[in-house]
Amino acid sequence: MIATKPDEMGDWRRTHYSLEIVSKMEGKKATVFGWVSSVREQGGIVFLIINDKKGTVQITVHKDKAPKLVLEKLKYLREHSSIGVRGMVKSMNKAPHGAEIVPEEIRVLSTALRQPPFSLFGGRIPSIDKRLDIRAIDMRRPKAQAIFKMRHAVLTAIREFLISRDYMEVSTPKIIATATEGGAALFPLLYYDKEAFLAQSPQLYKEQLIMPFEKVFEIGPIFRAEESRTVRHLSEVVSVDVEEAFVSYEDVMKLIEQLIRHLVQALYEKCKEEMKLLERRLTTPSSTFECITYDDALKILDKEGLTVNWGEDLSTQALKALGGVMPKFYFIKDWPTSIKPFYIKPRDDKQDICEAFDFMYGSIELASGGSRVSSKRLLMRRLKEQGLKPKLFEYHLRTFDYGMPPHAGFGLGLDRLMMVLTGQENIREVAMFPRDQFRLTP
RNA sequence: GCCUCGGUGGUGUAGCCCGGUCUAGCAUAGGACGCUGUCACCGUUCUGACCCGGGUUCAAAUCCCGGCCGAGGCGCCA
Repeated sequence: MIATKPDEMGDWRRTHYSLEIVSKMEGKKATVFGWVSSVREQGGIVFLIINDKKGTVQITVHKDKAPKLVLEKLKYLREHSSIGVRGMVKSMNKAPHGAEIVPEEIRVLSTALRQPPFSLFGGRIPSIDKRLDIRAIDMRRPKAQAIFKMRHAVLTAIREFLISRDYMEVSTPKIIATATEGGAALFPLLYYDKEAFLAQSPQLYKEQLIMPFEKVFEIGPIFRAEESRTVRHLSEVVSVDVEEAFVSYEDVMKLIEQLIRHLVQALYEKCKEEMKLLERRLTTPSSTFECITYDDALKILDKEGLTVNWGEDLSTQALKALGGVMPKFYFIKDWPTSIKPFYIKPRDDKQDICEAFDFMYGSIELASGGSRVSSKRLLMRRLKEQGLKPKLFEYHLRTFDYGMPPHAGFGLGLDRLMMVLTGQENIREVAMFPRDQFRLTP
């Protein structure tokens, strides 16, 4: 294909989106813009499919009737060229949506110079790695479109849900000073002349924010420098964090149940087509999710022939076994205090168990949360027990001198949730520009 | 980080174990031609590939070594 000088858009502006070209418009003029997704020549008749944000529309050119200039332009068209078409709408039951455009003029705004490493329709798609190299084009595939439309719908629905229940959306710093919050590895960076880190969680900030605002949430990125080479880890993910005063972990678990139900319902309302395309059938979860304790989990695993010593975290293998028994949404609560972070509240009656929960879907951990420690003295003790230095948390601990109420919250991994809701096995499919140990571009 | 597996046209793959039959097969994409209702159109035809470097051998896509790149599992993941 020889590159030609593109046409100017000039004073053309879109009058209709593809899906607005319907048989009722018969005889009316329309200008559409979009990308060529297929050119089919059938003797003296040429069918173009143009797709735009909303869908596709067929352009039909009869070689014997079309203006010469239109026929000229056809030569330069191929998949992915971006074009504008102005013409008459014709009702036609043989056309994909019952109508088509018979062009009077075509403006080829940009021709596709190279073959993309995949086809928009059908065929086997290349590995995620190859597609990521040209991700913006890859996301034009109908399935990728469906995934990200669903992601958008979920984000919208999360905000709707939380805002309608009086939670305030907040933003906390992503550049932080201390790397001493605990185990997960942080990305260091140069902050003027000092060392700083990218935040791995808004945890401490959101806890502080319940003092002025009581019920807060944040949807934002978190960064983890773990060398995790799996299909469910990224170095940068979006976390949905919620924190609330005067509640316990049981209340927060109920909130998650309602939130998830709301999200599934929202998807059925707004994303029917997308879910159909992805062949994702979600049953609306019942109003109460199954809830087992850590001890129950150990018993179930024992029955499955897997021994986990009390106090040990659940390995990947253990989670997979558990996921086999419990394939849907469920909670695991009442974890050993020693394997949960310092800010999780130990039970009053049994100090070695804490009011923590993990929210699961099969073997995948979607969220974790719990009741928080609100006593400064206890928090300092817990810090020390976990080998952390209270001094480095001075700015945080200070808040606890001024009437820190009981509070609870959770952090939900949006990307993992989207894996579940869209039925993807690789987390990279649900992130537009995923970051992992080996990928920093695009 | 550890372990395992892989790298063949633009893309997806066959061939590799058991070296010669490979002038590398198929599908799709791309070019040309034909076709007036296609819709992943169809038909004919053409173009296009063995990751890089070294070694073994009469002979390497195939076996060996090193490199680069990738995939999966495990570990890590307050």
